[in-house]
Amino acid sequence: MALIAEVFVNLPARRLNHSFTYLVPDELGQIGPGWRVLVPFGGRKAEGFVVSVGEADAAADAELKSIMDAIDDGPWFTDQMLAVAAWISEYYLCTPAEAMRLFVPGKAGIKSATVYRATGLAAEEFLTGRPPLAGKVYAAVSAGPRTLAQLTGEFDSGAAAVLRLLVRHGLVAAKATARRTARTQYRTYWRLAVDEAAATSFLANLKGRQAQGRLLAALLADGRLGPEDLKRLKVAATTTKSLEAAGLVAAEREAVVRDSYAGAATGALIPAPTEEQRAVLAALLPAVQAKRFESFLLHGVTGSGKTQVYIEAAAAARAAGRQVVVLVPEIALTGQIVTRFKARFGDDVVVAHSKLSVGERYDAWQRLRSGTAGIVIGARSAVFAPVPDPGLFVIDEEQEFTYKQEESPRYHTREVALKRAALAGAAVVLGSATPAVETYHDACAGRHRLLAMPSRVDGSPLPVVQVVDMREELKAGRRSVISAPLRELLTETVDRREQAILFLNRRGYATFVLCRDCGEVMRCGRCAVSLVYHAAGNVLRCHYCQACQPAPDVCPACGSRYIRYFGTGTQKVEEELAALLPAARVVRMDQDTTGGKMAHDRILSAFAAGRYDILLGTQMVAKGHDIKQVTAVGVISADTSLYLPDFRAAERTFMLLTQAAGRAGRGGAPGRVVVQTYSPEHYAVQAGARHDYAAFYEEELACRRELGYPPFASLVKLTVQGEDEVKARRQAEETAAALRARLPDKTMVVGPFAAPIARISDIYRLHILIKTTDTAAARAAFKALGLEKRSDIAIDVDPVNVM
DNA sequence: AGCACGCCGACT
DNA sequence: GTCGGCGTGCTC
Repeated sequence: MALIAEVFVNLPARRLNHSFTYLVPDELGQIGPGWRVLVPFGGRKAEGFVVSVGEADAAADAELKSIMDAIDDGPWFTDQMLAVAAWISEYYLCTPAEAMRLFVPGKAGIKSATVYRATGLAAEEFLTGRPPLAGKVYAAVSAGPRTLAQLTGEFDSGAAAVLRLLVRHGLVAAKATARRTARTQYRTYWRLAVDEAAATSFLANLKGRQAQGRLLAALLADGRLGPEDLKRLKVAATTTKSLEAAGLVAAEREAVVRDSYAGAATGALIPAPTEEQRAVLAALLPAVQAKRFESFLLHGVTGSGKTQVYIEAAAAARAAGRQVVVLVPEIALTGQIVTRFKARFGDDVVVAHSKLSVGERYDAWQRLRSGTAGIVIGARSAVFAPVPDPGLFVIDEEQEFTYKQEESPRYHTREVALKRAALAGAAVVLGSATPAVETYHDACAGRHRLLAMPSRVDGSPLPVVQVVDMREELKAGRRSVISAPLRELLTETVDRREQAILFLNRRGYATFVLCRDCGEVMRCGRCAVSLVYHAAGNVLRCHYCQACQPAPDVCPACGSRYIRYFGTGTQKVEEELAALLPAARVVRMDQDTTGGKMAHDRILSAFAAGRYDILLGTQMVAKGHDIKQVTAVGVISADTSLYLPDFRAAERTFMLLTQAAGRAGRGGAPGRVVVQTYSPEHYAVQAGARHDYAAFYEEELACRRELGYPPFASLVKLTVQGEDEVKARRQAEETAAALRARLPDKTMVVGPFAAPIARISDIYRLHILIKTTDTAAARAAFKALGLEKRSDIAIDVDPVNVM
């Protein structure tokens, strides 16, 4: 009886949500669930994921094709990983292959391509009278095998049509190829294969073969030589080959680990845990040691020493022989966690981040797979690290929205980690100074055990926050974006040779540009947003499609010269600071100044080294790093995030204020914070100023209950997209109507309504929002309507924003 | 995703 | 009449 395998093909087509059946050839009898394989698929080769293997039943299996090869030398997926992928596919409504490829570095283990070569058939007759492009393409293909991409690059897109013609007439043959994208890299070392005496006597009788002589002499001296040594000695491959053939030297292959973090400092002193930390660990460690699933919400103020708790918990998991996954919102901004884990655990730690090359990531994954490394630290994708035996998942700053993947599959890292941990019997630590409202609610409901660390390790008090009512500023005749109290704070700080951080959630110079004669606002031609003026380069830029155009001198609509710039971006604040505090050295950090690879680090370390007095920037300056001399923080406008059309706007604002305030005064000196706002009475601002999470939570929870938002209902956001505005709207309306007809009473279908940014890059976007307490029914309705297979509809389960 | 099949406009 | 446009459907 033949063996057959159920295989999901790793292609990004939404309709491919079922498995395909393949024969397992005898020579691949070892294949089982979790293996990655190469399969023939529609005339080409594709990567496939085996989910099950069994005996073929009596049905006609003559039609089945055979698996061609295995990609790895063992299963890539453990049963738990397969189960998590199945859950993701089910919960977030993506194809199983889409969910499974999350676990694969570089999305796919193979790269397939179709290459074209000339068949050798007489071509002259065919080519006469054809367009010259046909002759050129044929000549190129005759010269050597080419891919379609190469040909269209060499000529133009017309090459595709020509190529099809040539293939149809049998002049050119197409052949499917596949190669592995990443594999273990080896280095070859050479050593003597005979004893020293034999080598010495051979060397004495060499006669002229100088390269061989150099190699043997070096081997007698060093014992073992690597590729660089051979290069230095000018020994070519032919030399080693002939000596190997003569039985004098032997090669050793060693797997290379590509790791740009290798050799980071180790051996730092670990302070003894504080009383609070000990209490938390007393709750945490037994779960880790007992290898049981339990989740903890570690609610600790900024500076309470959460990282040390993570480290101790990780040590316990390692002592229990299990592996650890540490998740951080953004690796570039959380260097300190990496440094401290490296200091404690050395090379047992691998760091995964998006800047790793595919090869580096593959090697990191291999080290985890084989158990040579036990701890992985990374951003959200590291939750898919192929650790065979995870014992602990840490999610630092669990409230961060970056944990939600914003493209399909739209998973939430926290939920994936909880799922993996539940299957593995592992502990989960969710760490935060300002937990997400849902998480805190879950903890209160007993889903997570709540652990609190309310005081700072160094005993320093939380900073004093002054809320400045910008309406009063205006009444007093002050129109600057920097209020009198903030100006005073900055002046004092700089005079005392201390440092300040200024936060503004808007880059660029002016947020919109308006003609005062006709009221025309400069807008992006492809997106429904206004253009932002950037003083650098004197250009207008679209922050959605990145399009850029020179700033006009006269209004393009009416020709008027009265063009005014409104709104405030980081560039404008930078300019105002220069006028207000000419002595202060200001450095700006936003997307525009951090383009380069290590630009973040460069700016931050220059600031930390005291080469600047004021760090001015967007979101990214509010996070993670702690710089000792910073005693003052200014929030230019708390309102930008407060009045976004989103039910999480208040939460976003509160988080921001708390984080920003957390930057001030961590080195012992008391910190001072100024928050500017037009809504000083808003509870998010008030609670943020008092560092009062409980007050914010109670108020916010009441609002959510009132409006039926999470955690009191689940949300699903559908985005209907299309180039044709009318068609897209009709599709959206039909979909909403179909859902209303089908969904139970516990469900509310809102919309369709135009997305807050109704058009991006010429694609119209409409939203439909589903609020439900019966997610299973909602999911069933989506499936019955086939929404998950539609390419014009994006489904976002548990969206982090509804914009 | 690719690639084939299939049914309508502009050229020899 | 052919070539070629890209809409629809399929890939074990």
